[in-house]
Amino acid sequence: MARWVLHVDLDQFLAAVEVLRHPELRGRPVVVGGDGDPTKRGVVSTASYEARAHGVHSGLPLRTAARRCPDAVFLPVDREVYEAASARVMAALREYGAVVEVLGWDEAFLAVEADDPEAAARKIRERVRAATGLECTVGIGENKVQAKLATGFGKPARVFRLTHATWFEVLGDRPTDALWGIGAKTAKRLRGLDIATVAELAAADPRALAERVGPATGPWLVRLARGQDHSPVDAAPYVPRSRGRETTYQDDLSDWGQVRREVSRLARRVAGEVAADGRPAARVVVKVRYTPFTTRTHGQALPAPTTEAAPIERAALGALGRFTERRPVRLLGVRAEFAP
DNA sequence: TCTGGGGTCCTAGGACCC
DNA sequence: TCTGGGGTCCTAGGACCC
Repeated sequence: MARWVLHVDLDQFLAAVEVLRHPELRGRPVVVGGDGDPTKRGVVSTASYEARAHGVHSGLPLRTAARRCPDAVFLPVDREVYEAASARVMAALREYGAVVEVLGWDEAFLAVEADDPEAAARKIRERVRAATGLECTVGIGENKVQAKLATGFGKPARVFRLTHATWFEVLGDRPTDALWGIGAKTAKRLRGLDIATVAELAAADPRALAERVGPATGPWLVRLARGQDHSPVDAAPYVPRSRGRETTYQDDLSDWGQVRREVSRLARRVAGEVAADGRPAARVVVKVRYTPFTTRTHGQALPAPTTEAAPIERAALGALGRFTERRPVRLLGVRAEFAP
């Protein structure tokens, strides 16, 4: 039996969970994002396929979504409900008996032994549907990168296989940002180096690229474009390296006294979560996004790693003290980094 | 039509030390 | 008065992903 990696990705996850508990929404454009009020600051977390047909997609401002699709049903993000649905999905996947690596609410890698990976993938789709009522797409690959990319070609609700044998036939002529980990900025930078497609990136010299984009990133980009990936499917539970809270204000803050009070409030909230985690924080970072959209961060190490609120709040205010600009603020954030 | 909130990882430059 | 070379740590920012 051969070893395969399967990538399982729920279809329109947040919108699908909402349709499950509000069956009358089935077939309608559904947009989940922010607090559900499309006149406020916020973006789309997930749009149903009916809403996507009107040009609504993840990351789109809610106000734009409302204009493109006035008939859509707008719903607030309900984390607890999605976490519970996600837990049911992951439990169903683990029952299959494979090693399961959870990637987020709606994604996981599975390491499976199979002669017929398509049959395995179909069985997994059936199990997820039976256990949760949710549809998913399954990508099949010889490694995680291949499986993850394959899923995109199987959307929605199908199975797609991508291997070394078919990699360049499927992806070779596509732009580099078709790859997992390359976004618009890196794709543009690569175009400046005369590298526009996956095949061109795969043919690049890793050492030459290292000098241009960094010692780790350069060789990694070339391996990625060749579909090479030796990282194992890892079932170890996720251990966060940091924990933070941030807020975008509906109205910009102009009063620095209010900024200080808000940073204190966020810091105490983060400290409460750090205490609940029971792991000491070593450093606190404050983020300020000024209008229109300029973002700055400053950090301060704690005198000693701690789970206590008072020193975490003091460090946050200390970091805030290093901001000298006093322009209006649209977002504040506080993040605690755990001791390594 | 302005652009969320939760994160991770890498890079570059300066500090510091031997 | 001028001035090595290497290593490590810290910090801010960038890029990306879900």
